[in-house]
Amino acid sequence: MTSPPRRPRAVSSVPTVGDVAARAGVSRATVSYTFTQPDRVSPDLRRRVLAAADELGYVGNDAARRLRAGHSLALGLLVSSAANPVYAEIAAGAEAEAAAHGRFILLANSDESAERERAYLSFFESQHVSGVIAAPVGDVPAELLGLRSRGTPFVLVGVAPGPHSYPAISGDNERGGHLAAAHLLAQGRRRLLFAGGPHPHVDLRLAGVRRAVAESGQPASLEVVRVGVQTARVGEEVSRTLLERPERDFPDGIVAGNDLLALGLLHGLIVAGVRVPEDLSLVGYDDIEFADFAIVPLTSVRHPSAALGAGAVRLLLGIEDEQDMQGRFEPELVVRATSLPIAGPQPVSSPPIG
Amino acid sequence: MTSPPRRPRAVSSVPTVGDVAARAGVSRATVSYTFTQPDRVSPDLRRRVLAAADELGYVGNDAARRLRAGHSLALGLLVSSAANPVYAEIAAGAEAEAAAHGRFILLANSDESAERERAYLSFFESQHVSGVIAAPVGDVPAELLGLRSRGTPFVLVGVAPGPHSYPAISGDNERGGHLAAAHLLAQGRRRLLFAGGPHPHVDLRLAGVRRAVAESGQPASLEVVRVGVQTARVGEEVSRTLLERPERDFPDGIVAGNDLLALGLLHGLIVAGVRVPEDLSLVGYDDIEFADFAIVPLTSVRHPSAALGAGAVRLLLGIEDEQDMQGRFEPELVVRATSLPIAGPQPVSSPPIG
DNA sequence: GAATCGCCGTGAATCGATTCACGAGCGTGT
DNA sequence: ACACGCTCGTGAATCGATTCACGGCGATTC
Repeated sequence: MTSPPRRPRAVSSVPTVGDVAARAGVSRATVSYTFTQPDRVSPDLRRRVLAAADELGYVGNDAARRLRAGHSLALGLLVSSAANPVYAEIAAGAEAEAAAHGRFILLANSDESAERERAYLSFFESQHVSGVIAAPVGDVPAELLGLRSRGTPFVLVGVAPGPHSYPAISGDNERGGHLAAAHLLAQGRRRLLFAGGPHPHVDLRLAGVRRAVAESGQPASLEVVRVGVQTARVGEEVSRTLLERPERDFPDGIVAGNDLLALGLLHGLIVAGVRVPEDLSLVGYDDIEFADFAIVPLTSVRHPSAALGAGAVRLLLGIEDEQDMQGRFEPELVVRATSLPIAGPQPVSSPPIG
Repeated sequence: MTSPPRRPRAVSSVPTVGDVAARAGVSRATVSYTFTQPDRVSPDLRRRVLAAADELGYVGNDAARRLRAGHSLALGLLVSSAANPVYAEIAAGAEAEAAAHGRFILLANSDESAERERAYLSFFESQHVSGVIAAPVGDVPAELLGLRSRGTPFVLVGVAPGPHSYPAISGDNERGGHLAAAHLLAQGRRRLLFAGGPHPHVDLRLAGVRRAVAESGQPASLEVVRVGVQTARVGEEVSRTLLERPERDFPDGIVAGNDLLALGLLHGLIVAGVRVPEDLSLVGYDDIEFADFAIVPLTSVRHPSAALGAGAVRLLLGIEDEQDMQGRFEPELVVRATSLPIAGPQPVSSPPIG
């Protein structure tokens, strides 16, 4: 029996440990131990407490837990762009893995704005999340470092574990870029163009492309077009500037920094009458779901994004360390129509109608 | 001067109201009022407190605030599928609006799993969010009602404010369905097919389609194909079953429950040699970004998804009520190539095979 | 049978921000 | 000059779960 609340609750009061304890006929401490250290209470009592909690619909109060225990069940996930399906996939992977460990993901979308990025990191801190996963735009924001210095660890996703020495988990972007360019060179393409970046991991893809060109032993050229953000809209703009060129300066193979950019490019080129893949081969990056449904299905390099998200969670929770995951996330080339070797006139596939 | 902490913090201790108060030479209460009721403290002191807070990097502790004040700055957003760009758009709109009011969005993705839906709602409750926005699968989960009965309001998004009498915000799906079907009928299509649902708002789209057919005064037929989830993969499957039909049972106009489904259908049909829009007109729903980049750019019905998300936040925060928003979110038909009127005297009833 | 140990449950202090109730200080009307 | 009212700052209680330190009690051992 609790003293009458000064301000009556909106509808019915939320059950607390006290209520559960009263119903189970034990002390509040016992109820708490039942949830946090089940082994500390006898099986008999444990059952009684759990039953009481269940009957009352006890949900706990993470605020109180955090205030006292200092950490919450939530992990923060900061992505730079919710519009990019890759981040959605990373988020999905992270969420599933977190759920498997009774944790939750706080998803924040900075939309490439440094200011919102700061605001969200500050929010994460005020929430005392037990860790932050960041798939950030460019550099590591200073706030992340501040957060870590105050005790909240973080993991970068999609950024190579380079000289920066921050904990990071990433597919091998350099290798993926190499795959893409080697594929084009093997088809006989010689005037390559890379569109994308600057962006830490996109630049790694570019590095891979460069290496493929250098290793090919062929007299191949490589041109680099930088863009601001890598969206479909920007891709279309790039295609327009390309179309203004004289024919001899036109590339015959393009590697795009990501699929959105590639789709925009593809659309712009096709509309202008460029034949893909006859006139030009195109390889995207990320292998988003829509790559398959493009005007011409898009060849792309795939990373196991969901696995990356899950890996980041495992890293934060200390289930695995960076060593354990070395080389587990290998990129894979998914060949579709935008880069099929030219096989004479393209036949319209015959209808499978019976 | 605080007593020495029993367990020293991980790295450096997080500043609290006490620290700020000491630095500013005021009491803890004054610091708190400075943030929660700025008018209550004199401008002079306010400046001093804010300066002290800034110097210390004070971030506050939402756990403590919540514990005492009973509510947090966060709003919960539960979506059923992060893979659907529509929900990403809703989330983006909600996030921006929330940020404008100093609030934050906790984004949870149930991936159409009722169990995870429950888990997340429970998590929201343990977080004492000040409200929940739900874009759920089918019925309103009982947990949502329980949540409300314990004082946390919710708003449904994308579900019509029908007889259920739950607060909801939604585009006019019935009208959107009507737009789509009327468009097809105006082109002379007479054998219509609707693929999608069952799903509350998809069924409203279907109702609109039905009304358009009824109102047309034409001898048009309408067939309905139900699917489980509305993904591109399922769309392809539907296309396969369609292709097994005899020619005379083949539809000449399709309205899809959403764009993912439409893209899958489109892909399956095109690969099989069906000419779109000559043999068959197709209209999707949602107007996702990729509609424009499809094999044949997809005609679609657009709702202002971001505005819906923003509206839901305004509703929860009590900035506007449902009345204020009546009829503000009108659907719009975006005509692209999958439904262009057939140029020239092409017989509408040509067989689906070239 | 007594001493000891370990199991298991409990009372009470605690985390940090909020907010109530109080009062110091000061200006003003008559 | 006195009382009154207003502004603005403060001490202290409070939210709910966690966890420390303690103790009751049954079992084991000599």
